[in-house]
Amino acid sequence: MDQPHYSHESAERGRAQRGRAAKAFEFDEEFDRHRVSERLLARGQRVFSQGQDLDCLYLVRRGWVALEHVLPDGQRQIVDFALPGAIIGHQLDADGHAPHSAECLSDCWLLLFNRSQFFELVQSDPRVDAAYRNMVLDDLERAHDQLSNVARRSGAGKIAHLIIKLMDRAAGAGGGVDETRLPLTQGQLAAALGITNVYVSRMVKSMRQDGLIAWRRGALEVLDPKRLRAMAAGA
Amino acid sequence: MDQPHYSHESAERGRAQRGRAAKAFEFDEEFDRHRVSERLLARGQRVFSQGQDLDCLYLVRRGWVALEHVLPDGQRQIVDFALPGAIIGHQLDADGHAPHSAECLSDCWLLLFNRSQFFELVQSDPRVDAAYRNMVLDDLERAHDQLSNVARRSGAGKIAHLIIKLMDRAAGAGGGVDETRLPLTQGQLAAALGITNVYVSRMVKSMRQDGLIAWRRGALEVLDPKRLRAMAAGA
DNA sequence: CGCCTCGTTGAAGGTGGTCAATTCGAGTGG
DNA sequence: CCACTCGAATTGACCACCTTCAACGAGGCG
Repeated sequence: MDQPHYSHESAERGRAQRGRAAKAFEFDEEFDRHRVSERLLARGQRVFSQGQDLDCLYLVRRGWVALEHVLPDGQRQIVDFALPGAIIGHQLDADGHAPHSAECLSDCWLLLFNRSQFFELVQSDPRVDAAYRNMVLDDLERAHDQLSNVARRSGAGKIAHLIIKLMDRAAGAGGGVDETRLPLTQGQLAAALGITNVYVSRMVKSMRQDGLIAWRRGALEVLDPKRLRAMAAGA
Repeated sequence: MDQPHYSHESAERGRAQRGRAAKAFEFDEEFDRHRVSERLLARGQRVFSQGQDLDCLYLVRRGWVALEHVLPDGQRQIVDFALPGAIIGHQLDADGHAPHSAECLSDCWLLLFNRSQFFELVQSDPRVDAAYRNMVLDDLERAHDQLSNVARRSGAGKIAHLIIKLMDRAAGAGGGVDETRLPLTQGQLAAALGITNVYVSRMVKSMRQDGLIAWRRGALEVLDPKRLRAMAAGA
C-alpha cells in the first residue's frame, strides 16, 4: 500500500485535539476494500463537474487533482489541490450538487466509493470517522492559509508561498508524487492565485533568473527551497 | 433556547450527504449541559489569541466573532466570521496551537467546553458527531467561497458579495442577530477582503450614493439587498 | 505541415495602494 | 453644556502593481 494519510491513533488524540497527524494509518488497505470500483484518468480529464449530482466520492491513490470553482460571471478559481490520500467529491453545495469541478493535473488513479455507504462507514467506524474529520479540518486550515496568501501577499510572494505549500504536501503524500517537480502549468498557478497568466509568466521569469525555480518538461521544478521559503515569508 | 443550527436528522442524510441543513436541531439545550462555564465579552475583546494553547473551545450563543490570522510579516487577515451556533477554537495548527485569534465584533455570550470532553462527546454521540462534521463542512464551503471572492472580484464586488453572505447567514443565525445591521467597521471589511481601509471607504461612498447601503451608529446597514446581490454577481 | 496549447514579450492604462491631512462621532471629564 | 480625546471614516495627490490587448515563439500531436 502507498502511504496512508490521516491518523486517528486514539480518538481523543486526533488532528483536532492536538497537532497534525503524526502517524499515518487511516484510509488504508482495510478501508479500500469498501470501494465499488476504480478509475484511471489521464492528465487533463475531468473527475466530476460543478453542479453535477455526486452519488460517488473518490479517494485519490495516485496523481494530482485540481478543484476548480466557476463564478457566476464565468471566471475560474482553483480552490484546492488534492494529492494522494485525499477524498474528493464529498462536499455538496446548498442544492446537493458538486460545488466545484475536479480535473486531473497528472495521470491519476482513483478509488470510487458509494456516497451513502461511505457515510455509513464513517458513522460506524470511529477510526474512519476520525480520519475523515481530520482530513476535512486539514482542508479547512489550507483554505484559510490560501485565503490569507491570496488576500495579503504580492504577486511573487503568492507564487512562492503556494509552491512551498505544495512542495511540503507532496513530500508527505506518497502515491508516486515527486516533491520537487510539481505538475502545474503557469495558467493553473494563475487560476489558484487570482492573478493573470501573463503576470505569472513575468514573475516566474525573474524567479528563474534568481535560480529559485525552473520550468522543465511541462512541470515546475523547485531549485532553491530555502530562498523560496524566505521569499514567501516576505524577504 | 435560541435557534440551534446544525441538523443531523438521520446520520445518513446530514449536510455532507445532501444539501444544507434543513431542520435545525443540534448543539441544543441537551448539548449545552456539557459546558464547563460561560463568558460574557464586550465588543473588541479577545476570546483567544493566535499561538495560544487551547484546552477549551467555545460555542457562540449570542453575538459576532471575527477569526483573524496574522501572517509572518505582521499583516492581518480575517479568515472567517462566527455567528450564534458556531463552535470556535476547535481548530489547531501543526504545533497544536490556535491558528488564529478570535475577537468579538459585538457583545458576546459564549459557552465553554473542555476540549477533550467535547471530542469524547463527538465520538460517543452520533448526533453531535454529525452536527460537528456538518459545521466544519459549512466552514470549508465558506472558506472556498471567500477565497473565490477575494481572488476574482473587483473591489466593489468583493464588498457586495461579503455583505450579502453575512446578511444571509445572519438571517438564519438566531442569537439576537439583526439581519440588516452588521456590526462591522470598514476596517474589518478591509481586513476580511484583503484591500485597504482607504479603498473600502471610497467604494462604500459610492455604494451609499447609489442607495445600496448606509453606515449608522457604527454598523453597516443594508438598504437594497436586491441590487446588492446583482452587484455581487457582476452587474 | 497545420493546429493547438502553453509560454513570452511589449506597450499602455486602470484598479487599487500609499501617505498624509482632516473631519466626524462617541465617550469622558471638566 | 462644552472641551478634550481617541478611533473610525473621509478626502486628495501621487504612483505602482498588475491587467489588458496583441503579437509571437516553442513544443506536442494529428
